[in-house]
Amino acid sequence: MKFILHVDMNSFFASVEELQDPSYVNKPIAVSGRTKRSVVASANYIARAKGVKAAMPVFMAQHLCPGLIIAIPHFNLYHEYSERFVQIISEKFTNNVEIGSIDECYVDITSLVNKKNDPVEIAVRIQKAILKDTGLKCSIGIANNKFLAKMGSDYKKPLGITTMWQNEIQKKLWPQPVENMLWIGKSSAELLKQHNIQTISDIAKDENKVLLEQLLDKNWYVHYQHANGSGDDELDYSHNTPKSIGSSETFLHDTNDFVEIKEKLVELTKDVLRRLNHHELKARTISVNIKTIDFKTHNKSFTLRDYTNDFDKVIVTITNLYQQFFLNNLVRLVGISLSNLIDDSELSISSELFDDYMKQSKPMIEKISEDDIVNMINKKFSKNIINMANIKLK
DNA sequence: TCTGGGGTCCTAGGACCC
DNA sequence: TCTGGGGTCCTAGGACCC
Repeated sequence: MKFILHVDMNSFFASVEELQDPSYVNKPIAVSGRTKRSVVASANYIARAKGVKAAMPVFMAQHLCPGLIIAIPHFNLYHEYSERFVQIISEKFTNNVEIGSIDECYVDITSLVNKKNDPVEIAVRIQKAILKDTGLKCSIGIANNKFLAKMGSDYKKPLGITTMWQNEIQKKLWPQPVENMLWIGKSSAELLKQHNIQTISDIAKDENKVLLEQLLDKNWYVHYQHANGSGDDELDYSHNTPKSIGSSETFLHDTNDFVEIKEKLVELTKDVLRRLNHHELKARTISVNIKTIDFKTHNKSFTLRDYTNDFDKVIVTITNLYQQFFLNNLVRLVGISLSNLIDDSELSISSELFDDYMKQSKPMIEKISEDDIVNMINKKFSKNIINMANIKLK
């Protein structure tokens, strides 16, 4: 049996802005852009009391909450505070921390729990340490698995500490509406409610299993187990490299002017390649996505023969992809994304291995076609290269 | 006054290989 | 002639998270 905490920073961006500018304290704050198309990224509790929520258009937030102060986001600062709160936990308590996102993490405190230290006391000490060192409030959920811990941290905010033990789920988890459940979003919640599955207790019921299987994807059983209080308790400590890197921007005015769109694509490509190089990665799949004024999104992607971080190659592909859209509508947003990423160093090691192998195996080379070589390089690993050469030798 | 931007994962069809 | 089943990769779209 493990003891897992979920630590969730309360209205993180807005709280950091309050620390920077004391004149914001006790006033309603929303962090967002200032264009007419901006939406709220984070709001403090004074603004939330008036109905302001994340992802709400700014004009709507200002309508609900007269006098709302719009704070322009400082993402570098949020990243610094994010590192600090994780550092406090790993230095003063335990290194068993899985970073969930910029404002949340899981902590496995199993090894810290004993007769003198119960899980709730440990959570209280973590909450106090973060508040003292950073000035930021957090809520903590305590449970035996990640799902219940996360549902616990959501239960009481701000500065909440909530246990979600197995014998408490009937009281604390089951009465909640289905949309409160992790991984059940808007569309699944609507579907479930149409079939009279209203609360988490309905997801937990045996007699609804057949219905759940029909309504949800293949993960229906995971949701059923979550609702009954079981779930994954293994934290992921891997230092994760990104699987894709993208950038997008909504135009202030809808457009179909190719010159304007091309300028934006160049800007986005430069930004994405800068971040790709920062991670020392190269990419093979290039995607362009657009949102038209009817709010439909469309994607075009192309996978190159070789991994690249070269601006000219990427922008040529992106321009070609964009021109394959046959649009009747004006464009609201354009974005680009690079995926199929590989570590630059891994790539150079496999090409060196490949070259070495080819030098030693000159007689084989004539038996291998150019396409085979391209395939080998794309497979990344020397093992495949050797297998391929051996097959050809037969 | 309509509705951001950063991601991950899943599905489903078609191409292609054995 | 008409025909299998398993597997991987690519592309497009959508659900979900913060």
